[in-house]
Amino acid sequence: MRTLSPPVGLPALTETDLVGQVARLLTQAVVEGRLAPGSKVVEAGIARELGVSRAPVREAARLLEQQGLLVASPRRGFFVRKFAADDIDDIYDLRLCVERHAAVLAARNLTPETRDMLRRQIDVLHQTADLEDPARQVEEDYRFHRLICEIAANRRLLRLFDDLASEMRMVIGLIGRLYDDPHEIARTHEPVLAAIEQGHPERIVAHIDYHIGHAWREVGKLVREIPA
Amino acid sequence: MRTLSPPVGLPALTETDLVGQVARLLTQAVVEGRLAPGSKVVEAGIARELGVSRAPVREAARLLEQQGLLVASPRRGFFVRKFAADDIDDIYDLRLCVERHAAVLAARNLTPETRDMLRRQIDVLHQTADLEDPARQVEEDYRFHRLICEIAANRRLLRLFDDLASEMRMVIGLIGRLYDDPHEIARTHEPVLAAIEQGHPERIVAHIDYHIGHAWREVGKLVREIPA
DNA sequence: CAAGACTAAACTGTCGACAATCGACGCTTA
DNA sequence: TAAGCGTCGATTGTCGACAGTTTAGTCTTG
Repeated sequence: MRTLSPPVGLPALTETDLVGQVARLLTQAVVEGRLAPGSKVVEAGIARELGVSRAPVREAARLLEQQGLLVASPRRGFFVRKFAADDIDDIYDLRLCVERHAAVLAARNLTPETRDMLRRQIDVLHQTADLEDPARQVEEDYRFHRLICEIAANRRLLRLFDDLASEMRMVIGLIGRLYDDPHEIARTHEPVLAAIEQGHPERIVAHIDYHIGHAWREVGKLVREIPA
Repeated sequence: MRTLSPPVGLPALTETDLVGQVARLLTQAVVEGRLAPGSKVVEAGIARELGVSRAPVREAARLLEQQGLLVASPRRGFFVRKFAADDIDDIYDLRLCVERHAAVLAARNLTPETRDMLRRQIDVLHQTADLEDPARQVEEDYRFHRLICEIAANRRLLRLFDDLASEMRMVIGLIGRLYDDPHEIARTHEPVLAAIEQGHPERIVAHIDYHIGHAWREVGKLVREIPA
């Protein structure tokens, strides 16, 4: 007989997840550029600064390494990843591949509810455009694209998108600011949603290509301007 | 003036890369099914068995977690990942997405040399088919597909393929044996190479779809037969 | 006899310590 | 004077230990 009270949707509390916290803080420091690309990440230094021992810091660093934010050099330590123009191309090329696929799947799974979520996120993008907050703008932009991946309903694909997003955030972070006209950016999401609603795979791919290709060219241009 | 002795082609030695070694051994144990899906991976046990302390084992386990072979549950430890039918679909769906893209890129970059490498790998597949060694057959199969990703010349994409491959190896491992007729499998690679040589994106995608779709259906069928 | 309380063993998360290694700086020598 | 060799502080790789939590097993009780 079942005597346990039914689940109420409470989040499992982790209490002590030092590794996760350290990873989050390190990620922030990296994408915000407080840790410059190429610079060394000294375990003991981070540990002391955060008031923890080196063990959790090491594990967190390994996580960021897998995510591509740090690179490990045996017996020399971790370094903040440097992005060359080639890296940008690799990342955006893969992003294109992933989001094309996600968009086609999303179109297949689209329901009135998910359609509205996308619609609303575009509204948010327009609203955010008025705020002078580039970081926020970038976040809401990703949220739209992430939504597409969520609707695609492939966990593995969603995780890949998140990994790529953290790399892209880092690139964007080191560029500084990206958007000339946030409203323009917000508008360019409209045809993507329209294509997904209509549902023709080729049309979807074409609009995704155009939208992401635009970002790719912009970011590529700006990165090439930076001395590296 | 340059007085350093010129490079002699010596391989960089890692000497002490316990984490890497442990990760490799753990991976083997997982894909070979010696660690059953769902079973707990006790840090101290692994450490004792390997004659090392828990620290490297923990870091290795985190690596495998990121690769999707283990799942971590806070304060309860690591467990060997269980695959549901949905997971298979997610993985193969993503694989399809990735390899379509890789094949199109590979066609664009194809040179006589890389063409011959692919050709030779198909020969190897045929030779391996005579040996009664399913594991080897699977490895050589992956090697062909990995070659395509290498020729595509996108590092990020290659890493993704490797991650997916380790997940697929695990799935294959728990199925037991996959191939009814290894020669048949070897033959089905021919049209893929042919399509890449010809270079029409649509034809390439079609053949990749057929080839991988075949594996997907086979694996999916077998996994659904297993009680899980 | 099953649900819950209690207890002991096992395990994880974290820490501080120590040896091995790396990188920078100054010293030697041709 | 610059290449090459020691030397020394800084840093990583690894370990053993300890506290707090989870789990399995036993006991109690309605």
